[in-house]
Amino acid sequence: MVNYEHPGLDQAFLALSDPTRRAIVARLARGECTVGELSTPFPISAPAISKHLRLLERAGLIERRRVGRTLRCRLNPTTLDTALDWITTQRRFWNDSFDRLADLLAEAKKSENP
Amino acid sequence: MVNYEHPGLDQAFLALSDPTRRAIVARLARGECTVGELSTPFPISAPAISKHLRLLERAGLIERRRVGRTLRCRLNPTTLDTALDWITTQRRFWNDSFDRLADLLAEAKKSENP
DNA sequence: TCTATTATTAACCTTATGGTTAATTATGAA
DNA sequence: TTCATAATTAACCATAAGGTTAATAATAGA
Repeated sequence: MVNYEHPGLDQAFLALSDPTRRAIVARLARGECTVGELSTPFPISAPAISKHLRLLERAGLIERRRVGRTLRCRLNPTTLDTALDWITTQRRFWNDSFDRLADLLAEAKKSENP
Repeated sequence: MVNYEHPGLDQAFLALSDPTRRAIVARLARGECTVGELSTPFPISAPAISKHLRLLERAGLIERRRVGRTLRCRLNPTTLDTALDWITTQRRFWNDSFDRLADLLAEAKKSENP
């Protein structure tokens, strides 16, 4: 039984599973901004946003720093890349798999002699 | 306030946030197999695995079909691609963002006149 | 110092996740 | 028909997510 744990991925994917948090990530991918600016588009309370930001920060997807009396947020692309890499790897295995190759060959043969 | 909902992505990312489910996806990316074969490596009960499979199926990441008295599972790469696309898009925005460009230019200038 | 602004923490509620054991369904084989 | 195998559903429990309102902290500015 191999070790298949990866808490970083757990948190990253969990963070991306909520529409509000994905919208926040999308906003920050277009440039950093304050918590207040992030909150504006959403119909939920400020504490709700604050919780989302805490979860995103815990997941390593964003960083917050105080500037005067505002908190400025920025995306940390590293964690996004970690998630990207995992999916890409699995996707590649799927394409390379012998099973799939066999299926494709069968398909090719069928379209040759229909 | 734009529509930022995407239930498909919610379910896909949620499904990928659990280590057992990621291990199942990774296994199926290497070729289809039965529920029993999937269960073997894990230290949890059969019903627990069954629940994970239900969640993965609901998310559109896998498909199950009966063959004799076994259930064979296979990966559905489409949903994986949907998740991949979302992350890739955000990643691209981040790279292209004006803020980042300004930062990079500042960096370049600094290394020119240190 | 007093006040307004920005954002968080505290306390609470509801729902879903992830696990368990026991019971049930579906199929194959004797 | 009866028995064994493969896997699920049922019933239950603990924990965490996602939301609320009320209270608190930190800073800027009059």
